[in-house]
Amino acid sequence: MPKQTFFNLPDEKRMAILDVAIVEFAENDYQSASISRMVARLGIAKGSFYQYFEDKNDLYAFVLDLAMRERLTFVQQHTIAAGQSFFEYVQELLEVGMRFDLAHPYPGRIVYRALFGAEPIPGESRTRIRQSLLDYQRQVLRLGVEMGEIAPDVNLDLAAHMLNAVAADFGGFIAAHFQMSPEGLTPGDMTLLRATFAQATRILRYGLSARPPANGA
Amino acid sequence: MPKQTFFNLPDEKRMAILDVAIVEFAENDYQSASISRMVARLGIAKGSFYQYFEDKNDLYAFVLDLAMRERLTFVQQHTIAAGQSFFEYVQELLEVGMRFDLAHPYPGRIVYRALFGAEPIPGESRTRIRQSLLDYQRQVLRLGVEMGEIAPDVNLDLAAHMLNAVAADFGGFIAAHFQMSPEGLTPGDMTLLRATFAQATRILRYGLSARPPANGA
DNA sequence: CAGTCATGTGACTGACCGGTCATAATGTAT
DNA sequence: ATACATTATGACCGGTCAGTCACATGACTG
Repeated sequence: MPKQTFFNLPDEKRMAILDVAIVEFAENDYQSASISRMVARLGIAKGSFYQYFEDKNDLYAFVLDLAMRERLTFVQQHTIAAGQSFFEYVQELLEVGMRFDLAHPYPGRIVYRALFGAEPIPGESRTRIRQSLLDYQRQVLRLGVEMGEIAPDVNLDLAAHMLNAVAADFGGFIAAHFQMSPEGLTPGDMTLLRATFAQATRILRYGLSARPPANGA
Repeated sequence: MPKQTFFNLPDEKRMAILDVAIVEFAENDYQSASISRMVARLGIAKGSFYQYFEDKNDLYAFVLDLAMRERLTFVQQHTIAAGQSFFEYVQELLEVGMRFDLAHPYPGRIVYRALFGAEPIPGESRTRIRQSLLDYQRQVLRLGVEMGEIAPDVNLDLAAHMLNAVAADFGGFIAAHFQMSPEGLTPGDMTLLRATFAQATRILRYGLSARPPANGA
């Protein structure tokens, strides 16, 4: 946790620090993110940084949790609409996730990095956000089962993983690899992306097979 | 490309250098991988390194290509067996990929890192191996279409991405995140993993849906 | 032997890192 | 004005880094 001093800061300065930190941890992995660079960009003294935070990890854990909460809250606002089928809902969730990553590329990248990065991250941050994401996905999938749209014999943990992988491909992946700014997207791009989501959801729903599924397990 | 000097080295020494480099680039991303650490581990002078390689990236690109080639060759050896259905074959490819990553965790991790890492990698290395992987996956999926087991209206590029995501979850992901050594796997573990592959393949094939797919597009 | 060329060496450079600390500035309550 | 607590500062520490270079070693020539 950041020190009290940090929370005593005027809002503007506190925000400025977080903004810079978010960019720094989005563009560099934990190891390579540089406190020296951040304080230089902020125009504050190195020592001031250590008035606000215990150490590098203190800031990182705070920023990562913030980014994860932002993203999850944004997505969770979208609940299923009346008359909507479960898989239409899933498609919408994928879209919403991607919209977040396009509109807020930095938080998106931080989360993506923490989820899929191979570098060690000190502390429990990675475990924590992984857990919260899987919890949410399992909850969504349970809804699909309750609605009778997901076969009851599907392993939900596995399905959550696969959903995760697909979502990462379309959300975090785009934010992390394309240097796409949300403004740079033409309406045509959006239509194209939406069509792709529809196809992906269809595959998730019915699979790649040319034939109907066998009944039962 | 490494300098001629490197290729003039006695086989044993050349191998030793590659072995150390593979571990270094598997355990650290490009930025954090350290030449100083490698030469220390090898017991050679820093200067010698620069007799063999232009710079850090020269070695990295070489090692990454090597790892990718190894993995792809290993997987490609497995062609479809007579009487085998396409999706059985896909399941087997997933398994084979995972077996490679378990038996050779370091090359597996390097490839995974290059494919999914968010850090910049100098040069074209990343683009190159991504391309070669997608090419292979598209080729496999085309086989599925030819065999009439994949619906002809499925977008193969998208399917390749999804296959990729799933494979990464089970291959690179395991190698990258578990500190699992191949010896540490009990026969029970292998059975469990195989069952998971079967479930994942079933989802890829028939989807999550409780109902048969609609006909046509 | 001397001459030449490929190979090996490690001290060194300049840069950057995370983190510390003595000191200075600022605010605040009396 | 004085005393006290909080906050701000940047030089500094030990460490690591990629990359260089003047020089040493060795191997093969004549």
